[in-house]
Amino acid sequence: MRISHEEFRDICRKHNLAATHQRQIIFQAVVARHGHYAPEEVYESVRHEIPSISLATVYKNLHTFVQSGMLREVSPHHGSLRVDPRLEPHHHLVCTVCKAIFDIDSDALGPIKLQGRLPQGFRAERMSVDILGTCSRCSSKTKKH
Amino acid sequence: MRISHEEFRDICRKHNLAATHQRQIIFQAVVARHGHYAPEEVYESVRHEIPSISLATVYKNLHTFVQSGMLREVSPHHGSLRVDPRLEPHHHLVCTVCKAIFDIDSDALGPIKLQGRLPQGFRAERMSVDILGTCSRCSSKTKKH
DNA sequence: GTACCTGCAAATTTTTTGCGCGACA
DNA sequence: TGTCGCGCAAAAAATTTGCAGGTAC
Repeated sequence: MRISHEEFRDICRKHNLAATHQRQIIFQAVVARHGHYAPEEVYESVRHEIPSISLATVYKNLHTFVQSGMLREVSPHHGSLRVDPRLEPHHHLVCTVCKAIFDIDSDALGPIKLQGRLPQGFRAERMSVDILGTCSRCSSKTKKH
Repeated sequence: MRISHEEFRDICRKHNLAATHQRQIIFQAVVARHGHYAPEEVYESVRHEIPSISLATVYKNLHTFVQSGMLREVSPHHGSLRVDPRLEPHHHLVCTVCKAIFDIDSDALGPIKLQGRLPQGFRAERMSVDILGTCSRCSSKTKKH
């Protein structure tokens, strides 16, 4: 998927961002190849087009894109290991603001059934459901008006 | 939940681990208080009982526990940010060995319905499902015998 | 012209590693 | 007693920050 500069400028305008060259190339690098890239990989890819780009710029822009909703992060819990003593199946409510995690029982969600087949040879072991949102503490701090 | 030394020794024996004092206190710290703690938090908590303990020991043992199946990690993707360009609802197949991520469409899983109520004031925004397992590449490398 | 963005370098944070001593089985 | 685990210190990996100069609008 190729994005023209005009398209990109429109996207940026929608999100109140300046449409810089670096930004476009970084965004392009993530969107073009379907994948779930780490900053370092995006950096390597972008360097082919802008050798002088800085890793810090990649980080800053990836965060900017996520904040604006142009990209998502795969997991709200990168950043630090979190350890869970509950071994029975259960799920998590995750506050995307303060990263707090609350348990919910497995049967609070109806049974989840797989329709169709998984990719060749993937051995599924368990399933983990995160309900992402804002907890009450953070909700009350970030009042919408 | 308090664990006697005898109980802990049994658990360790089951997992082929030496039942050291440090190990017991670390395990206790995670299991006793229900929560989803980061290594640094566990360290702080354990220091109250063993002031001379080292953060490296906490890290090593948390990993040991996870490998043995005595604990779980909340997210297989801590360690590095991963960015996702797909904004439509979809889910992920995650290889716990090589951390690869594959997309599956939202409708590959039957509709997920919430039965019952979420905790007071939690504003749910979206749901993210990970199917954890082993991808075909990693499966074939780790042959079971 | 102004506010925002970039690159650089340094600082922080998180996690891992190597090693010599000591404890568990 | 041999192996495995611990504490320490240093290294590596991941991310953030401050700042001076440059760019978009």
